[in-house]
Amino acid sequence: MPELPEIASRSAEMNASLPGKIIQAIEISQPKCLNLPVDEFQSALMGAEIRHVGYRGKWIQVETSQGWLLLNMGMGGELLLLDRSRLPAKYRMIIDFDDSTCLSINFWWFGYVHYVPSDKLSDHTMTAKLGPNVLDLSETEFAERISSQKGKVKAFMLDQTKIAGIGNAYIHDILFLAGIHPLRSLSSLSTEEVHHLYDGIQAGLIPALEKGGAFYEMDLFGQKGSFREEDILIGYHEAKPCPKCGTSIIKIKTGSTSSFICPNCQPEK
DNA sequence: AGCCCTGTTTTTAC
DNA sequence: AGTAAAAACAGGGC
Repeated sequence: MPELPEIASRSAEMNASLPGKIIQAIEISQPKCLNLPVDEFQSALMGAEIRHVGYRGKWIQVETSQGWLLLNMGMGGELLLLDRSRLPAKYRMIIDFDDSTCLSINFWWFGYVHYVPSDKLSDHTMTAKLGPNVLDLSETEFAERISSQKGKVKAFMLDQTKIAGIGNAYIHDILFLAGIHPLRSLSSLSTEEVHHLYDGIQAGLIPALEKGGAFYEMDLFGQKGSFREEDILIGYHEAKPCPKCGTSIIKIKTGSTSSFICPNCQPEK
């Protein structure tokens, strides 16, 4: 559930279900995802009561009576609230609560589960240096941030310290909606193009957010997100016709990531 | 069966 | 500053 639509959905679901629960035990099968030794991590959260769940960019922030539990799901995975007797086949960590339910945390590649004391959240660099949540940014603020930067459009949009929440899945449709090539330089963007880019972000993220995230991720109760493959405009649709002009979508390399674009609607220069 | 390639993240080092 | 490599792996193609 790497990007904002999934993270925001999961965060909301967790905030509706977890507050009031008390952590009774923590089982860790992947110590490398922690920022502390296993025993320190466990004792820090043992007996903690969940207070509130929010998010920042791609990080889920769980506030407890004894500090913060910070989750980054890496390249995808599941956060499941279920009965202790019905554990999934795979998990990196199980957090048991006092009511026989538990939170199962799994990610299939690169993820973090960090603990930070209540008053030390600003010392957690990985979240402290994140930019504002992309959907909380006004168009004026967005335009100001762009004008003070140089570099490529895609690199900027994916840089979590600039704006937080967009990843290499939703970016394809966002840039398509804006009609902007990923390798355009920021300095070459007209005022109007910046406006299109801002609108593209809203149009590219909000539908997925409203549908609880993408089909390839599951919600807190194991249900798939309802933002479907057919709801994606051009992302991963290599060789299929562009929904606007019919030109074949192509896949190109943009630095270390791939991009899907309509070469007609998103000219490079 | 087994090898190779790719990839929804993030940080670090050239 | 841009770029590549690394680090908890799984699924698809050949």
